[in-house]
Amino acid sequence: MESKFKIHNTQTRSLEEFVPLDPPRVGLYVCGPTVYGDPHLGHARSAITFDLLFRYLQYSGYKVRYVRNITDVGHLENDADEGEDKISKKARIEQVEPMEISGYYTRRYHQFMDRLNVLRPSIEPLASGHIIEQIEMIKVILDHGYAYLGNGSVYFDVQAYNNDHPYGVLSGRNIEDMISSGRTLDGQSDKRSPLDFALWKKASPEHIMRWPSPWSDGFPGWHMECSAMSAKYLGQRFDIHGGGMDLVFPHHDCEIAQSVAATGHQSARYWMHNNMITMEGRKMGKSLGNAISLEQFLTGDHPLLQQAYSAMTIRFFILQAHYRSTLDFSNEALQAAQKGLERLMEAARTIEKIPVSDASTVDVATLEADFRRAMDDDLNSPIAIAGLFDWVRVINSLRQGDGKITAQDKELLQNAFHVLLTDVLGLVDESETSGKEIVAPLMEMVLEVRKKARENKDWATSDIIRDRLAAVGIQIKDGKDGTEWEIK
RNA sequence: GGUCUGAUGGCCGAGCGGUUAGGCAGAGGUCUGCAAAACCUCGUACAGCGGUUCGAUUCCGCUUCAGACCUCCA
Repeated sequence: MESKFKIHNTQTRSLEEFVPLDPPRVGLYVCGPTVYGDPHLGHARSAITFDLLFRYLQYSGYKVRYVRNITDVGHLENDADEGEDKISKKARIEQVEPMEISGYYTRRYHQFMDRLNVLRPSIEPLASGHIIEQIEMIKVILDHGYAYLGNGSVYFDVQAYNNDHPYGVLSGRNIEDMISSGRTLDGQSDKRSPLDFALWKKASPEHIMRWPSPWSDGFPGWHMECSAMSAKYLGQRFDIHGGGMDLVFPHHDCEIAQSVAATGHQSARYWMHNNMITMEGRKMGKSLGNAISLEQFLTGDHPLLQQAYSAMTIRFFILQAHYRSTLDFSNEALQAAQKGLERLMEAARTIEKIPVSDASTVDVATLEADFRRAMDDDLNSPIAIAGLFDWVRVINSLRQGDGKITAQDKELLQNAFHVLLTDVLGLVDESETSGKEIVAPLMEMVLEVRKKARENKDWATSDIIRDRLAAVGIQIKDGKDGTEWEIK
């Protein structure tokens, strides 16, 4: 648990050493999905980024409480006062209960995150299950004079807040700029200023999702849930708050304002944001209509996809880029990731076949040390993976008899490689579950026949066997000491 | 319009004031009955123009281009 771990803090825009408030405990809060649609690649990036953080912190010896919310209270479609929220809208279109929608898409989200080997968070609170906490927090903000009532709704008074505390500290905005560059406001009659945002919204008659409150039957504003639920489960101060970069403003700036307005201080000490996945240079997003869902990636059922991609390929593809860089989707890039991952996994399987010697010509200790150095530098997974590939070469060379390794070092290597690959990067060998055990006896038989043919220099027969097996996805490799095979 | 970020070889993608990123694709070689796999070798990329410097892809300025946020958004 050396605390030389550095992370990029969005608020200071610089690399900072990570020092937890109460080591070895770490409190981590990440904004989860709004469950009104199928998860797409963007959701995967965010989930995988913070899954990596979660795993790496645990690997580093921390006890992490990881909270990731499910937003099942519909947000308004836009900034206007009137309008339908997304979940209600979807419910109306599909003629079901709003809770049916959020329940369905929550399950879908879990299903795909499980496939991507994204660990479930420690706590996954629902916004709809914390209406009381949100109402209580709104009351405090009202008491402190940073909010006002308007026709049954409660709005955050940005101007009043800004007089005491700077607003927009995360995004680096100031309210003068925001006012001067303000967009035209239409019909926002209840708000004093277009910068103000809703803490509680009075529900219009057709609005289905509603709860009673001291002010009206309505629903909480879209920034409230994170402030209320993070405080409930992680306390008024906690370590890391994460989310997608597109949430920096207004969502996280509003969240900061709410927390400061209620408690007098900020809640999170480090803010981390993952960058977007782009598609032909443009952000991939539902609203832009260029999002490919995870299901489509897994089935290949999308006009832009040349083939299906495995969940691990997607995970590896995302891990091969730094989380703060945009990552451009293309079939070529995914296919490259697929090949690279196969090579990595193959090497992991090869380790046990390495012959041992009485001395080592390789320094196994550098494997983990180099990996940590990369990860300590703001979770630089691409460098960490590059280091693993260096060892792929070493492993394959050792396997061929170039260089030596002791039995002890071999075991260290095997353990370390497995821990880093599987536990930290979360990359699991998909081929292990592809029914190898079932075909193994058959393969033994087939290869014996082929061996006979080869001994008789009956190349035609041996090649037919090889080609037929290749056709059904089993690759044969003739080596010095026999023939190996694997399912592709 | 405001705020901010980026531009790296065929593709994806790291990085840094002078030294090999890595993966995929490609070329040559070793091995092999032939393959496949593996291993070895290779390509001299850092948008353009200035500036700082002994030296810049890396620092500064300008230009061009692209993107994100300012509306729900991972």
